[in-house]
Amino acid sequence: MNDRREHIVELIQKHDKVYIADLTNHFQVSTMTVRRDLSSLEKEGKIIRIHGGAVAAQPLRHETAYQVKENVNVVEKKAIAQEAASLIADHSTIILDSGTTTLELARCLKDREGLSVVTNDVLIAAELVNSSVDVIVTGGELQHEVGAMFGSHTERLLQSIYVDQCFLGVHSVDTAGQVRAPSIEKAKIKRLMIDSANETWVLADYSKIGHKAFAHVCHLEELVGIVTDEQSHARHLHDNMVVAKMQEEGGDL
Amino acid sequence: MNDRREHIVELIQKHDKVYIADLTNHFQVSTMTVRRDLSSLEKEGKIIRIHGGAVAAQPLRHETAYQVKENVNVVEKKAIAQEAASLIADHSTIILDSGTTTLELARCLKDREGLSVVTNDVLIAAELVNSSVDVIVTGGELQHEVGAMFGSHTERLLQSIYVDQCFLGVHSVDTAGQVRAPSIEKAKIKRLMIDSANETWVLADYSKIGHKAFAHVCHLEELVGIVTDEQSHARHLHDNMVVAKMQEEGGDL
DNA sequence: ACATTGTTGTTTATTTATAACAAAATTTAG
DNA sequence: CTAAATTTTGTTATAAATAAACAACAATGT
Repeated sequence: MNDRREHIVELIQKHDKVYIADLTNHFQVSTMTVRRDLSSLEKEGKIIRIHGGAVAAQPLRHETAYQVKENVNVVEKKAIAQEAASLIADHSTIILDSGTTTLELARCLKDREGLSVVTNDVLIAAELVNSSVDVIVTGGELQHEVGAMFGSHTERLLQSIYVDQCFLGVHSVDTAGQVRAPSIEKAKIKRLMIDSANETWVLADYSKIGHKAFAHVCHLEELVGIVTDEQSHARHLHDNMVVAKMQEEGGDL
Repeated sequence: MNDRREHIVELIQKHDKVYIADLTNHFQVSTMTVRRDLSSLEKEGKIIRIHGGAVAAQPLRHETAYQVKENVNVVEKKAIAQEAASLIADHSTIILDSGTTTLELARCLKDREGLSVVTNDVLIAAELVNSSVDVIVTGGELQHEVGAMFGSHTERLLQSIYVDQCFLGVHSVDTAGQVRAPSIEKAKIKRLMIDSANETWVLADYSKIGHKAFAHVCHLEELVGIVTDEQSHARHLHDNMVVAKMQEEGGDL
């Protein structure tokens, strides 16, 4: 029993939050036993109980990058995803880059007929398992928390294919129209995706515009366009960008 | 509005069941609007409302293979998974074959230190995104509903690696100890996994024992052992099988 | 005999559903 | 082409349904 309670504390410190249902599965005990463990541990001040589970008493570790990202600008991401979905024809083949905005796009495509999707994101692949879409997974090493795959294996598959369209999730588009990624490795993958597609679109909500991430991927002029939300117009968008806006009254920039 | 309602009916017929939360996201409307749509469609007899969503009025399509599989013998699968987890050392490298039992095993391994997992199942990979485990995804074409990857790409990766242990999910182990799979393609993948591992274990609950699926994979004697539940003893297990039982009082068969 | 766990029934918290009204959007009539 | 009328939608408050928490007791194992 003490082993289990120590283990519970460890689990909470690792994940910041645990659910009772998960703990009953993990230890194969009843909910009542878990509740008693949590009550006891809360009395000791080691954890704090919440409805359905418990959280760490001292949240030492900050939230993971991905957990933050997934819940930021959700409305904008959904709107961008819907706009991007309208650019995709049935019976075509596309690349979906790893990312939260492209994940939203995948959700919009679940019921499409005859669509083939190549992706380097296991969360996108998992989302499309129960769909009418054909999926090809690049494979490779899995990046923790994000779900992206990278490495030589990923690169080799990308080099062996050619698709109609590519949709990139990016970390920054700076004021000069440079598309940038947080690592050389990621930039390389994105570059390969661009080279394997007839046309490439960038998906980026306003929070990505104007920042300058580490590694250069390409210039917007090399691509067909960017799908973004109207708030981006308040920022410093270079003139000769091709921009597909979501709001119909706006038109190109 | 009528477009949306027709679309809702289509979605329900495709997925057998939809949730209001999903519909509000999909159409970007309020819950109230969705509720009114569902009420109206129920009055027309096209759907049947349930708490939190709606189901098809005439459930023409049977449940998908995977949805059935995932909810069958859950207790046995969890127990088998826990037993299998105890066979795995920290800081080792293993292959996890696609399957519901191996998915349970993956859940048991989330907090292991220094473990590396190679898998051909996107659901396993997605499960391990937020874990301490290093994951290598084989890549390849994705099989609908199951989440397994196959094809030349998968095979090439498996041929390029070597691991400590391999855990196979199988469709049948017949009375002669033949391990079998539902397709030649799948059998080929499993065979490659066996060849890429120092030792291979089969995970199979009692419902798999005694049946005879389509394609031959290997004989149990070629492997290190099988992890199963005690109900299997009631069935026709061949004598010279190596069996790791879950119940300690049992021992080898 | 004691500590631990699971089961049952009961209370509390949360989520989902409904109803009534106000704000847009659309249609129709003048 | 405007203005009333109708339809559709979103918001708020309230009610119903579900899930979670708790308490008391029985069962299990040490």
